[in-house]
Amino acid sequence: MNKNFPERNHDHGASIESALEQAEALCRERGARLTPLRRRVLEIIQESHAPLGAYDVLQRMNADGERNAPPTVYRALDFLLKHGLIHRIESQKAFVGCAMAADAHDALFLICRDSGSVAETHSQEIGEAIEASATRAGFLVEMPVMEISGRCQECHEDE
Amino acid sequence: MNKNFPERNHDHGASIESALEQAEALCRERGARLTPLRRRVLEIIQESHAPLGAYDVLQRMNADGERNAPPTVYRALDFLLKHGLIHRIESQKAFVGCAMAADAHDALFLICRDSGSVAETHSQEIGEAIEASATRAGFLVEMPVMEISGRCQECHEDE
DNA sequence: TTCATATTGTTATATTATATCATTACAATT
DNA sequence: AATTGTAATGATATAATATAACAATATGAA
Repeated sequence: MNKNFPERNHDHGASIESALEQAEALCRERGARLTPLRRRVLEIIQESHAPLGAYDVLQRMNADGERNAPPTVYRALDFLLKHGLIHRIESQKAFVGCAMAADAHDALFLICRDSGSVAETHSQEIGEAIEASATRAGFLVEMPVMEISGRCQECHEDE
Repeated sequence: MNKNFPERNHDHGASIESALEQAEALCRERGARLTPLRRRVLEIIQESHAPLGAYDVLQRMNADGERNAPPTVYRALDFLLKHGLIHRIESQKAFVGCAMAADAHDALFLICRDSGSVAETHSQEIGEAIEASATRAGFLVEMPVMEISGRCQECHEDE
């Protein structure tokens, strides 16, 4: 079984717990405030296997009758993005939890067009190749966006 | 001078001409119809050095008093995308002309955060690195999106 | 011509995102 | 504790991006 795509029945609850704890630790270190609101947004995103749009998050926040408005969600998302706790999948206008918030890193997202799952991978090789290519063009890399859409193992192995 | 970022005063008009001719040839080959409307949209996008949003294109189409509506533009954009005549820059919700529509290819976009210019580059190395990384994850690559934001040579060389 | 299909026109609306200003919470200092 | 500056949230409105649905027209093949 490959490690990049989570198993269907792993203990998701526990991994969310620990991800949230890590997030809190990280914010504490940085003097950033992971308020209940922001924590809740992070939790909602972590809970989902597939990327969530801002309005999906909003719906979940308001499922119990609360009346949060779009700016509230977008602000929380901005905070989480800024601190690397979530990523934005540009090609889907959606957000996913970050697999390794602690380290600065460039991520390659493998987005399955069938199941919608998103795996975050990291490859020094790709980073270097991009750096090399950009340098040849006289370009200073600041923020790579790498999103590969295709099909994950589960979705293509039985064909 | 590097070839990836076009010079300020190259003969843009002529290169648009030839790009349009190429596009027509390509569509003819494929039995696709580059109608006046679609051709116009392509032309508008080619004319611009920076990526254009759909509504930017619309504005230019209607500058003379025409009354085209959003669906008209989006349809033309879809057609041009499908035939590889333009690319969509996901991280900017915007469109740029394709530098080499004739061949299927994966492009790496170098997007300058200062000038807004976008250079399209190609690197087998990157393609291979991505393929390798995806394969390790059991993933079948279909559509890579690679958009690097940073600073182009012109914008950082005098610092 | 006649038919089937592709393209364009038109209206309405969905979806995503932000501007703006008011209010409240926080936390550092006196 | 009162003061004050800043950060965070609340609330309303609206901007910007994108698509649904259906009507009308054009095009090419039989």
